[in-house]
Amino acid sequence: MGVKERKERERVDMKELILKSAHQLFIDKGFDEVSIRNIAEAIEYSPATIYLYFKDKNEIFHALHRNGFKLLVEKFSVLSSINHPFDRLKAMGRHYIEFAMQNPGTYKLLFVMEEPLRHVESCKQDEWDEGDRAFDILTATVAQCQKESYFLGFETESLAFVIWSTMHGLCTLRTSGHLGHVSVARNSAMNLDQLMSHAYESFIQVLEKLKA
Amino acid sequence: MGVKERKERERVDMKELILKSAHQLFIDKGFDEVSIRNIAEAIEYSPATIYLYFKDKNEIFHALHRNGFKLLVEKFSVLSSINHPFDRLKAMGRHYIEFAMQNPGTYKLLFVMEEPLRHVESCKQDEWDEGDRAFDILTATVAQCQKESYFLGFETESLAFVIWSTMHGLCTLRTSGHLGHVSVARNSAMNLDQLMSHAYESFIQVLEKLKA
DNA sequence: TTAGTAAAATGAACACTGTTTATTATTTTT
DNA sequence: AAAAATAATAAACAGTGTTCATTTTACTAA
Repeated sequence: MGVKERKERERVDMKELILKSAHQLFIDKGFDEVSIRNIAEAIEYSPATIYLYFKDKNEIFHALHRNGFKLLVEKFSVLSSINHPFDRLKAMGRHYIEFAMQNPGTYKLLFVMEEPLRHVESCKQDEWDEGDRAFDILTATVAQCQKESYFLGFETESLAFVIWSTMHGLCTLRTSGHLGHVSVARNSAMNLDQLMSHAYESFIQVLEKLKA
Repeated sequence: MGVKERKERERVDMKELILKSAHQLFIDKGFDEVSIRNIAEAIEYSPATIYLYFKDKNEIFHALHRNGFKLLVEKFSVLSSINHPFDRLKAMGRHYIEFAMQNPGTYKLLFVMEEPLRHVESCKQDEWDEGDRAFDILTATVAQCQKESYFLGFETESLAFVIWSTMHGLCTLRTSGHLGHVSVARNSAMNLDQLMSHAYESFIQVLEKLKA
């Protein structure tokens, strides 16, 4: 009597189909522009069917939120092979920016939108270490840098937060289009991506000067 | 025959009434949660009346966008009395953060939302220096700092962009609530505002170390 | 194989959104 | 006071998220 097992499998498949469609639509049209009816049309089901698999639209958001964080943490955990903490820190920054540039929609979902956060609050401690983990990795790396005479005299957590803020600021100002509207971006010979690279290198240059 | 003048005055008053109500609602409920019907109800007119004074909802956004930028630039222009460029830079940072903390909705409108930007593009050069001006002030201040032996060897524009990014990152991570979800914020004895202050001071500490 | 039951999918509706238009009410001019 | 111009609105349209009664499909038991 493997019918129950098959049904369960079909249920999982359907959820994945919905998530996959939703993800693609989010990438194509942006988050606010995708509706339940759009998703339903994409998978050739009626809108009401979506609600048999997800409680509401937010639950779809949350699922993609989790997937996104998993992706980022994976991207980060690879870096553990880099031994020198400052090298690792630099690589983290590059990977973070790369992630945001390659997945602007997902980045927004993870670090800009406020709704997914509210959901995380409701299921505290349950399955939500993923979110902190990324920041903990950063904090730990900063602490290890301090053991190697970097950032001496700085509060570890504050500095980690500042570093995160800089990366987040660079990414959001770029992807939101605000960078493109300041004069330096219009007048300079550089394009926006070059500007991003230069800015990141300048930031690394700043951090390097903080070695004793 | 002052009737035309009075009508014009009434028109301006009505536009201001709408904007004032919209602004208040935006502050109370957040941008996505305020509808034309809400605004209409608040001023005790029918929804359709709004459209006699503003082309569409975006035009209301744009008006508030302009007002917001004017407010920020005003807040900045006061700083011209501070002679030493590095002191001025520090004051700019404080004022920027203060502005974002006191007007989180307006900050979002100016530096996070993407729609108002698209409008700015369409009326290029017309009345839109205000936007750049804030960044130009920052760039100029950084350049002046470099004349005083700060930030030597750094590309002025890149560094200005990095500084802006850090401030923007601090402000958005704080106001979006993402700061409140990382472990340091939960485990530390500090509250979020103290964390912000510490982070800003750490950043200033970083900049100070860049003096030759 | 067929009758009965459980599950899955849907069409239609509700309350909301931004926006438009034809109609009504008010004000100004003649 | 009548005519013209202006201002305000009610009603509608197409869209949104969401719910629910109904129908279609799939599975089980006789």
